[in-house]
Amino acid sequence: MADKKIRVRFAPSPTGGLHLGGVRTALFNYLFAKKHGGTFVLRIEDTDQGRYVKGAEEYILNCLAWCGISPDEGPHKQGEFGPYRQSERKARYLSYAKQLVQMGYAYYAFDTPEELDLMREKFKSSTNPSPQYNALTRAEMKNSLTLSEDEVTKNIESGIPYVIRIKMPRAENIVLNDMIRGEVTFNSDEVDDKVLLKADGMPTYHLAVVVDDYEMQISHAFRGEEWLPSAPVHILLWEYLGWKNQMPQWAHFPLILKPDGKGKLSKRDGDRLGFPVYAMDWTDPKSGEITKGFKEMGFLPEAFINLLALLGWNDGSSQEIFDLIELAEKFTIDRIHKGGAKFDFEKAKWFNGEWIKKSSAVELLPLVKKVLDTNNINSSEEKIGALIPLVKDRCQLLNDFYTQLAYFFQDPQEIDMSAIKAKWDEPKTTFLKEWIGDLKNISEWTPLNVEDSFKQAIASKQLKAGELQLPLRIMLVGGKFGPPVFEIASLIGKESTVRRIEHSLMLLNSNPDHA
RNA sequence: GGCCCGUUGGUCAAUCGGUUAAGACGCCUCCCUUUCACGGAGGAAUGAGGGGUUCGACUCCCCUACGGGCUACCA
Repeated sequence: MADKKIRVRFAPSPTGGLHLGGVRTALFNYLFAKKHGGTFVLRIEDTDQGRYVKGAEEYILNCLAWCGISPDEGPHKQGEFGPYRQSERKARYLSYAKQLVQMGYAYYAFDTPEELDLMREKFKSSTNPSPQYNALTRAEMKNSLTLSEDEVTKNIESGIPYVIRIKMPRAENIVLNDMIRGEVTFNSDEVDDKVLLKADGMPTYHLAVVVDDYEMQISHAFRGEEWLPSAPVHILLWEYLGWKNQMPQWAHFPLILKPDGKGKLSKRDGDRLGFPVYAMDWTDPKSGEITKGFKEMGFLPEAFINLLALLGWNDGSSQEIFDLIELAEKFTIDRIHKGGAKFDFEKAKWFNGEWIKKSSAVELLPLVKKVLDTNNINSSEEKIGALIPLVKDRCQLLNDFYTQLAYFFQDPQEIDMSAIKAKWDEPKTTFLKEWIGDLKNISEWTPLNVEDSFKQAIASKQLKAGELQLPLRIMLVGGKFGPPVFEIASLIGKESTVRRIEHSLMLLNSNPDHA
């Protein structure tokens, strides 16, 4: 390849939420563009009127922005190659399709869906369960190859719906040179006469992708492996349209698979297994149903792109934590795997935990504040900022900050009483009651003073610190977690400390358990 | 069924003909910690099977098995 300007594109269909695999395709495109000083284009493939979903385009843009991989060109940011929505480029496809017909590489077909079904039924056999519209069958169908010229023009003029199909050649080898898979050879006999232009005048993916990649001067076309089987159609089209020398280099990315069973990861799997598959929350405009996204699940965008990048790619070292800048430096297509990767949510959470640990309190502050706000805990940024370093190593998801921080702001709503009762007896109640008296006399309420008071009090009794320290923690926090107890006591203040202990003693008393 | 792609521990994976086959997640044990994490030290666990090629195969070739994708006027 001559030193052609690097231009890549991410070309989603606005049909719903943005899937993990979609984000990864976008990410790899973005990284490749950044690495080579190229341009990252967003093209909206909205050629299927039936599946078009309002709001999906804006949502996709939001997801990419959240990930930090916003496109350089796209419907939101016009460049010189627009429009970037295929629905707005409709006229071009028709003219190219007609050109192909004129050159004998394509033809009109007037078959109704019913007739198509009939054909498939007729040619169906045990050895061929899904017959194709191809060299073998097209002779029996209603198309410009079987009809007279007069009939064809009459049909078209009288408004009979038609499609334009590619006329696949007989017995020709079509070689794809894939940057990841090397040479892949297809035989033209195995590919059917794909529809290029639909009856509604919209192109199918096959026509649109080559026309747009050509017109937008795409240098490298990256997409998921599911497109591999139709690559020969696209290669032929590049050739038939006379653009062979400008054809982009291809790479087909491996699929992201279900964690358990088989097959590619779908939204359903997330629902079933309890993890997100979309980048951000997606609200179906028709049903109003909300599908959880990684963002709302408490993922940091840095962690999200990090884990996605490492799903099917690595730099050859054992490094796993990368930021966007570093990824762009190190990314190469030839280090992308050939095989699909099963998605592992546990590892995904680990990535997020690493990024939370890596982030400073200042960086985390707005995010943590939001988590607390949505849980009706309102506090000053100063206080939250001071608390974050205490608990961030205990959080894997941003939402964990709620559990880890709530008891600093309010008395625990649930107290693990069974853990307290397990080894409880009267002397302990007595001790705590007396100690509360001591606490009230502490003039300087610091972690050290509280701890000293506790140790002194306990030394005068026949009790061991360990036997009381855990129950004390549970009384203050609600459960067996969190930073050192006396630090917590100090932070929540004398009043709250005393009140929480008294509350638990009351619960112990009102519900005696002598078992 | 056909075509195409793939196959290293449970999962993500390094290796690009010669290693005791890295590392990470998860799991287990221990240390640190009178909580939970973090951190630290260990452990169990891997080349789908069969043929070749080679002095030597995880690595190259073939077959089989298995997995996946596609087989729409969806992308």
